[in-house]
Amino acid sequence: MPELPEVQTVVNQLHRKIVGKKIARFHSAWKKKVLTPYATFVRKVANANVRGVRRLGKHIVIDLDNDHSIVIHLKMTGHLLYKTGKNRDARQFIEDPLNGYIHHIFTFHDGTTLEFSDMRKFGWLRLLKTAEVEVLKSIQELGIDALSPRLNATLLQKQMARKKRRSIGEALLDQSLIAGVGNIYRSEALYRAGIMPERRVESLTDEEWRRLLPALKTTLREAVRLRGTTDGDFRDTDGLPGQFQKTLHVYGRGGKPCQKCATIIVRKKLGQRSVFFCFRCQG
DNA sequence: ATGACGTCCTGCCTGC
DNA sequence: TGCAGGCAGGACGTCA
Repeated sequence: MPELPEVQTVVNQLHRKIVGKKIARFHSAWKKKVLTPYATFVRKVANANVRGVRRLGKHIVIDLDNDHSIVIHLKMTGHLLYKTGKNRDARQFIEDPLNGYIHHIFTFHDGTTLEFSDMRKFGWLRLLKTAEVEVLKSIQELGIDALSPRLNATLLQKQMARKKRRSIGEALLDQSLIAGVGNIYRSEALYRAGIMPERRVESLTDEEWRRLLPALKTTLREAVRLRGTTDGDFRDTDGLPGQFQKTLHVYGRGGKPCQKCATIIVRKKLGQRSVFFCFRCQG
């Protein structure tokens, strides 16, 4: 499921591929998830040029030259594919069954396309005035970005302390505290920091906050470098899976031995979501 | 205010 | 073997 590293991967690639391109048209086969009135969306994106692509939390923002921006959230199974005359017949596009779930297509004047695939149809897109992007509730309420250079151990602790009675595992998923972390990377970061997900925020020591910050940032940076985690669904804009799943220590490894101490990795419900940890390494 | 749960959606896994 | 039911999951909405 796309979290910060997967969204950053898509943004990095789109920045190289579509900035400067002119949109010819847009079509959706699942208009329900086009959260702006459809006719307006279609009319406003047509003939607009792409000025930039950026990430806000887990949102993708495509800025146009007509003072409007397309905001996209991939949710769990969404991914964006960029197809050209050259790569349109590439194996990953032709053979991947997930390409049977393309619901929204932008076509550029040069004939290339940006295609939004989403098996579970949770993802959405909308059009806003660029100046109003930051006012969108899910963006306005974002906490500091997990990879912001301004985020240090003290600030991490301070942000988390806003929900001090919650568990650290739950607090890490709260986008209003720290933006960008999802279910995969919270488990991985806590494992690397040697902290149990169930620990209350208020119980963490200064020493633990100082371990958690680099654990979190290093995990996210390495995942960006490896173009994210593909746990089934995620694809980059070339239709290729990420590589970070090969380096996961705990996520998705419930019942398997810890790579450090061989203790069986536990999978447990925390709040509503599954969290993975090693009793010994995170004790 | 906070927390618990329902909602969206569909492939996959489990159990009978 | 087949089919029904449950589960997963990001973030918002609703209810207590």
